[in-house]
Amino acid sequence: MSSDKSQPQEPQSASTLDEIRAARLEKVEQLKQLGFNPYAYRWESTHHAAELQEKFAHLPSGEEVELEVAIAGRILARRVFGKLAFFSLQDETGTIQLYLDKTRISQRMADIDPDAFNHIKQLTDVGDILGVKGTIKRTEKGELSVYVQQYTILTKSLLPLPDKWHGLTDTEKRYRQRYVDLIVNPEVRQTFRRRAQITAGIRRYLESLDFIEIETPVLQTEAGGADARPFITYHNTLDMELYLRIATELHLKRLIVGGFEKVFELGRIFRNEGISTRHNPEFTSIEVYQAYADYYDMMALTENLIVSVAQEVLGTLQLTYQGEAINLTPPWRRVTMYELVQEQTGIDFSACQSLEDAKAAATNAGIERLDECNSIGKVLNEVFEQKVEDTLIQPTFVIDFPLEISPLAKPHRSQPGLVERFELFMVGRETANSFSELTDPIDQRQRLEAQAARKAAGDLEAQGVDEDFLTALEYGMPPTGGLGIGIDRLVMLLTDCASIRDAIAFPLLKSSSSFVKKVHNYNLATQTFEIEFSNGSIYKYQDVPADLYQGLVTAPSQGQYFNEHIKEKYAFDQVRLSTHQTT
RNA sequence: GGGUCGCUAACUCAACGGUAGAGUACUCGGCUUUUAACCGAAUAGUUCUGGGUUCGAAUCCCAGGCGACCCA
Repeated sequence: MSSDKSQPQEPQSASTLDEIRAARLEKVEQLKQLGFNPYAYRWESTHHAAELQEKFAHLPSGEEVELEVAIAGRILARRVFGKLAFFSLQDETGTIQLYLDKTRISQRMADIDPDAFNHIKQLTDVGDILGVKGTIKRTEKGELSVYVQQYTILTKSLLPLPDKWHGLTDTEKRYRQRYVDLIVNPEVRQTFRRRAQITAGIRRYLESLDFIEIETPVLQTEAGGADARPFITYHNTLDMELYLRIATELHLKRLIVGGFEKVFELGRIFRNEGISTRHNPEFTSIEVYQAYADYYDMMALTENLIVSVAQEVLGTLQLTYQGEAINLTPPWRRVTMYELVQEQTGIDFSACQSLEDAKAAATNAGIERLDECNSIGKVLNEVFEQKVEDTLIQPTFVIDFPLEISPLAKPHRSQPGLVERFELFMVGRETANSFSELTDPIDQRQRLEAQAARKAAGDLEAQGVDEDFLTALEYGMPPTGGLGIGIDRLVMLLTDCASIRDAIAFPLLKSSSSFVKKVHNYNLATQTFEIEFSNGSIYKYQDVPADLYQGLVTAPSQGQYFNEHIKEKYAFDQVRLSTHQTT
């Protein structure tokens, strides 16, 4: 196309993502040619948006204040006129309007850029990060504004933001691209700010009571302290399998043996389990251990800690969770598991003499899945889970659990068959778990060995015997109260999140689909062949009949044929994990 | 693991088996007090993927992927 044939002012479309991005890259180039850096190094602000909104809340419309301010943030909206423009600028605290007047900008920026006003009109987009200096003015229409004298484009944004009115509602995109969610949904920022306040408040509270936080290993040779399937990983140079921790319990107790009297750890736990609105494979817990204390002391601690944090973060103990009023005012109800079960079902478990009696009573009450319950305690727990848990909306300490489901708790001082344990329930969910810790090393060994037997029998959630932990107990552990709180569930409650994924900044999601990319040659002798997937991983499949291989190669849809006839039907080895993985 | 629902333009959503459309955003033009600015014009699609049925599929069927919720 020759230049003399060029048509004047042909409107360029920029509607697809690629075109929008290209148009913005073009602006990046223009900025560079004008001598500006579209990716600046630093900016110094004097104020935040919310601060200014608060400080000048009573400034009358039309009035200007000769206070010079500097502020920075992301452009969220542009309303541009001939010689005047209004931008909405968002920083971490909120938004404020920018009042951009051609005359004033031209005067004040004459030495930097004589055409400054046109450039801010033409070269900025919604999404750019901008720094401005100016004075404060409330416009005639009543909007508090920074009357801009000078601006700097700090970062050019290449990608368009979601609809400013409807925002981003696609749940999947919100989780996968949380940064976009945070930009356009201010209440999401508020949730994570609160989460930070909650964890900081918990630490502050415990530190005020002279607890110290000690970090314990995430990588462990034996995952113990809870009933859960662990994640398995591998250490190359030691050539050994390691487990990601499923609890911090056993190491924190070692510290108590070592002489620390008040310890805790607030950190990440990993459990290789399903995902739901209440479960994320990695989640945050706090475990607290106090020497010379029992579970009554821990009840008091739990109540005081949560009340203190809620008061600090929310400023009230009356809250609403998903439309339901929750009252955190202490004292919270304390009631035994026996009493609650009797209350809901009429069954008096303290009178049950045999497993058969218990099962019969439970079946009568409509309890299902009793087959695997091999003790009265497990039947009791099953009845509790099925009939009681959901009803515990207001904070309730459920106390005195069956021994069979509590391998790390001390026997009840007066109730045979029970342990000194409580769980805190709020909005029908277990939020804390605590006991008078078992300190008798012989009893502990027996219970862990019983667990190990279950594990050997195929129970994937049972823990093994941690010999070193038992050795520690044999040196002698003082009487100790222990407490665990699920931080994510507490955050959900205090931020009114329906799903745990709303309380975790980056919840685990399945990776976008991988599909069969290439089928490699079949080895007739060994009946093996390799399949390469779109994510780069290669699997070697074994003992696959030749006709199935032929079927796969000739199938109209290899992915469908693979899923139908080969996947999960034949043994395979990972030949290469993925192209991104180093070996 | 089972069930229900969803996946269409950058975003939010339409479209009886019959030409894939609207609003917003983007681009261009106009405008010195806007607040989802307004007025005018233009552009924008792997309808999640792969098959099938059909003269014709976003729509019906099969399989799969991802997500949401409920149940286990």
